[in-house]
Amino acid sequence: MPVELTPSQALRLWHAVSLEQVRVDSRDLTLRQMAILLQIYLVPPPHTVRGLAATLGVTKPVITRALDTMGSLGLVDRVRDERDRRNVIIKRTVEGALYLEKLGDLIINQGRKL
Amino acid sequence: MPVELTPSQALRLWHAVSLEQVRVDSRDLTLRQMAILLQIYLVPPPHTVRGLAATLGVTKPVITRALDTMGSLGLVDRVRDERDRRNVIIKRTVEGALYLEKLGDLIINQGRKL
DNA sequence: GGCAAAAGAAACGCTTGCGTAACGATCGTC
DNA sequence: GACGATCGTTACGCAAGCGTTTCTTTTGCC
Repeated sequence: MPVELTPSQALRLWHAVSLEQVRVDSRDLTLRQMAILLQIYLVPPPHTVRGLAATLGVTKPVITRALDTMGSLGLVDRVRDERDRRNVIIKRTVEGALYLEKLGDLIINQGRKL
Repeated sequence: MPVELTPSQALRLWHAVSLEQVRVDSRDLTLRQMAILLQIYLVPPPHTVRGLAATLGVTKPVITRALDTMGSLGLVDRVRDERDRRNVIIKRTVEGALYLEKLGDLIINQGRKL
């Protein structure tokens, strides 16, 4: 079920959503952090630092720092993998789900307005 | 011509675009910077620091700093307003237009894949 | 038991961003 | 020509991000 957008619509959608998200929420995530957050919530677990680093094409410390920041914002959580204690499993949180739910609503509503 | 998206489609679109943009381009703009950039390119000029600050609901130094950064990336340019020399007019650049054109293509292509 | 490999975190020096407050330049008006 | 208002920038102290390198813990294999 593809979504067909004109060039103008595509950018206007991005514009409207970015603008409204900035106005509504003071948490100013970088594009990288946003990509990590969405990856965690939209792709089936488990998620590890190493896996996310590979998926995004960035180094591991980038992921560790992003998780530090988003963790302190309550958007994600970290748990040691008990089966292999070298790994850390990144967990979703209620607040993170809520954050993305609001973002989804924003995208839908701004899409309708185009 | 509204764009109707399901909640799943909306977030998957955001996910795919963010992820691909991170992989393709090392310039990691914040959501604020992205909103500023799109505002400049999609809304008719003139654009001033004061106007952008009001539109985004942030302070003026936030705009100044974002323009510093995006200016050094070549995405925007600044020119003194000769009619009222207190003002600064923010100008578009070829590189900025190219950046957004690529972003638009990305959105369109990822939308089609949904 | 010993040891290389792997995962994630921490350390380092640096850059960028923040909010608040102060500043210099310019304007309009008196 | 003086003066309050406006515009954008700069300064300040601090938090967060970067890439690279190093460290700690744990694993798997001999």
